[in-house]
Formats: sequence, structure tokens, C-alpha cells
Amino acid sequence: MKYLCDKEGLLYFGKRLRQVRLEQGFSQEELAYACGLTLSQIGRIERGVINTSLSTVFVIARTLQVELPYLFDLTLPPFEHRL
Amino acid sequence: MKYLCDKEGLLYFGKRLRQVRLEQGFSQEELAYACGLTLSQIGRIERGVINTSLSTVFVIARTLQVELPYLFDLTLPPFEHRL
DNA sequence: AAATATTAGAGCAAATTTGCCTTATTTAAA
DNA sequence: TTTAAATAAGGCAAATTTGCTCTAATATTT
Repeated sequence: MKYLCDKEGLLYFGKRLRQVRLEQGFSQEELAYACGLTLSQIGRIERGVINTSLSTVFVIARTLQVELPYLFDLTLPPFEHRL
Repeated sequence: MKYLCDKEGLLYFGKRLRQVRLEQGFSQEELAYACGLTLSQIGRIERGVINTSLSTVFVIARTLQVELPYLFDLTLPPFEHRL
């Protein structure tokens, strides 16, 4: 049984999540706590090492107070941390 | 260990997927085959009984030829099958 | 109505995610 | 540079998803 895993897509999503998280001024730990998730989980998602679930993405979006289409706008250039 | 599961969100997503799938003129079986997934999996996702993964959603979007933000636009009123 | 296509649903083994804990490593601040 | 904060990374058990196969139920067509 081959588990479907789109590494590239997951990497893009991870980058996008990090981008939005920083925009909203959260550390990984703060986000994890506010979501009721663990720090390691947030890290693993942002690094693209796991193929997380929809529900997890839903709570993250809610916690960051962004709409899902915004979080899934994966085509944007990387967030310039310091502008 | 309590697995996070947003039943309501999953139901909304399932409805949205069905909506988009029909818009694009796929049966569950056609979509499953084109995605390299199984029929039962598509069904379970649309019924909101499982909390599927990002990679799965990514292939589905690609196969349906829609952008992720479109697929995650969960606030639209239910698709009127026959207009 | 009968036949056909489509969707629903159940059960099982294998693969993966997740929380929890711990320890490095990197980054930022003092 | 030293100290602290933030992120990376590894391991383990429990929970869940997934493919597979099969059967039932529901729509759709003829």
C-alpha cells in the first residue's frame, strides 16, 4: 500500500504557513498552544516532513484568524521578514 | 491521545468537493481513477467521515484542474445541480 | 418497471500522523 | 561573547487514514 505523499506540495504549504504565522505575529510555540497542538507538530508541518490533516489545517487557520483560501494561496513569493 | 477532528469542517469540505467535482463533470469513480485514489476514499471524503491529508487534497485539486483557494472556498451556498 | 450507473458503507492490514518527551541546533537579544 | 528564545530533530505508543474487496442502497436511463 503506497501512501500518497506530495513532498513538494507539503514543502510549499509549510513555507506558506510559516509566512502567515509570522505575519500574524505567532511563534511556533504560541501557535501550537493556541491551537491545542504540540510544538513539534507545528514544526513538522512547516518543514514539510508530514502530511497533516484537514482538521489540523482548519484549527490553524482559525487560530491565525485567516481564511482558508488565504492560507492555501501557495503561489506567493516568500515573505520578506524585514521590510 | 485525542486525535483532533473537526467534524463540521470536514462536512463542509466534503460538500464543497462534491460541488466542484460535479461542476467539473466527474463521477466519484472517474475522479478516483484519475487521481490514483480509490472510490471508497473519495466517497469517505465527500461524506466527511474521514479527516484526509493535504497531499490527497492536492492531487484532487490538480486532477479537477482547480486552484486550492477555490476548492477551499467553503462558504458558498450548495451547488444547484440543475440550473 | 427493469437495467444500469453511481454512491454508501463495512471490515481488515499496513502506513502514517500525532502527542509526549527529550536533546541539539540555530537565531536573537543582552 | 554569553544568555535566552525559537526552531529542528529523534523515538515511541496510540489513533487514524488508506487501499483493497465486497455488498447494499440510491439515482439515473431506457
